[in-house]
Parts: sequence; C-alpha cells; structure tokens
Amino acid sequence: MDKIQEHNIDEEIMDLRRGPWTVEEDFILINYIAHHGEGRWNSLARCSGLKRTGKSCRLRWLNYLRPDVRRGNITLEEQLLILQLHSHWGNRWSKIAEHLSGRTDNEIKNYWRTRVQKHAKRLKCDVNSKQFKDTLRYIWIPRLVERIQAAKIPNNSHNEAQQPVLGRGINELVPIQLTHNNNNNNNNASTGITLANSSVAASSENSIGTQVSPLSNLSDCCYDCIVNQISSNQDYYQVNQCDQLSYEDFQAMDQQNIQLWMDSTEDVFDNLCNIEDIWSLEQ
DNA sequence: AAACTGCTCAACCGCAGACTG
DNA sequence: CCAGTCTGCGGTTGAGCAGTT
Repeated sequence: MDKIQEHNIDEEIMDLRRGPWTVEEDFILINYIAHHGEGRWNSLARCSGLKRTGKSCRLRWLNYLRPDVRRGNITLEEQLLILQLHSHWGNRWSKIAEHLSGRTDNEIKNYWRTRVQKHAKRLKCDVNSKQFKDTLRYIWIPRLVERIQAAKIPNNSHNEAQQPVLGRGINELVPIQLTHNNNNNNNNASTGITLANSSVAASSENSIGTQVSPLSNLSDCCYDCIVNQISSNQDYYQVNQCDQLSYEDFQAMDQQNIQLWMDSTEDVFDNLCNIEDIWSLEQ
C-alpha cells in the first residue's frame, strides 16, 4: 500500500474534513484559541471537535484568522522590502515575513510567484538568473524607491532626490537604518541588513518559546527612513564596502552587459517598460 | 452567451528538524 | 541514544473569479 492510500484511509477513519474552511469551523477555532491559546495543534484539533488535522488548524489560524493578519494589497514599501530581503535570503519566506508586519509567509510567497516570477517569465529569463537579479536590483528597486518618494512628497520637483536613480543598486543602499534604539546594534553581518529593533532580532534569529511580535510598523519606519534619507540626501547611495561592487565598477561593467543583453533579446527594453507599467497599474 | 485563458490565493503535501518520553 | 510525535517551512495544487475571444 502506498503512502497516499494509507493517508486517505487514515483520513477516512478519522472522518477528517479537507478543503475550504466554513464560518462555523472558523468560529470554533477562534473560540478554542481564545480560551486555550495557540500551539499544540494536534491536540487542539482533537479537543476542539474540529474534524481537521492539526496542521490545517495551524495554517488556518496563522494565515487567515490571527487578529494581526493584514490583508489587502501589498504596498510599495512592502514590495521594496520583499525584493530587498529576497535578494539576501532567497526563498526563506517565513524569515522575510518576520519583517513585514501582519503579512504571512504564504502571502509573500504568493506575491513572489504571481507577480515577480511572472515578470521574469516575460523577460524570458530564470527568476534565479543573474540577469533577472540585476534587473531587480538596478531597475525595479530604484524605481520603487523613486515611487515611494514621489508618493510621500508629491510636490518636490526640485528635490535633489528626484535625480534618476536608474542603475544604482540595492547593494549600494546601505541604509534602511530602521533603528528605534541607537544603542541596539542589530546589524546582521551576513545580510548587511540593519534590523529595526531588538524585538526583530529576537524573533528572527533567536526566538524560543513565546513568539515576539514582529516589528509592528516596519513598513512605516522603512518608508520614513527611505524618504528622509532621500530628502536629506545623506549618503543614501553609500557604497557597501563589504562584498559589493562599487557604483563605478557596476557602471563600467554593466553598461557593457546591459547592452549585450539588450542586443541579444530584441524586446527586452520594451518588456522593461511594460513591467514599469504593470507595476504602476497594480497600485 | 459560451468557451477559453490567465491570475490569485487558500489550502494541501512532503520533508526536516525539534521535541518528548 | 532512540523512536515516535509534533511543528514549521517551502513547494505545489486547484477552485473560483475576471477578462478575453
């Protein structure tokens, strides 16, 4: 007997439900957790009377019913954060989600697959290819920063930060110095990302037992920080000394590569423009 | 109006690591 | 130390919806 058959028989014996959750089931789960707290999902599933697996209960709670789950469109700042964090951590969705208040790993994963991977497809390149990563770093991310800035400061036509940032990459953006407490040095040496406060560091790396609530206002913090840095023009485009190319290096190298790339794919540039349009329309 | 296509997202699955007795 | 159980993660699926032909 194979595993799938075994699994199905188990479910039949247990009379387990699958598929979408009903309002009644949601109600039972919320009530149970309100009285007994979350965790111990298998016993929760048994004791609550829900004919669901512990896994299913956990997923439903974490991704949907939890009161601090934030729904709705991913904001520009969140998009920026996702792109930046993904460039450092790859598909470590739960880790990325820790830094987006109220967003679940599932939601971010879905966002990445449906939006970002779609664009990679249109560019006819692999989402993990250097080509695509460069597009993210040197075109999309700076563009997002511009748009965040534009949204925040509508009438700043003379602001220095309006200078085009195309071609300047994430790795030059040392910033996102999201520090609440200056004494807390939460720099993550491996990623180069400066975390916002101590609770984030605790929850992201060392969480044991009770969960430290994720950064409550990281997006706003990120947003303000970016805008402030742009506005004051203070070393916003510092070159990351650690392991990245300098801007000059990139320029020298990339002008060639971008040209080669454009030459090799006749509609790449059009696609890039389309992507920008798509990004705009999505808002 | 019907058929088709593409997109979104909730939910499931398998696996690995942590935990427990 | 070991075996069984639980938990959490990342990948995948498919129902439902919207837009297009």
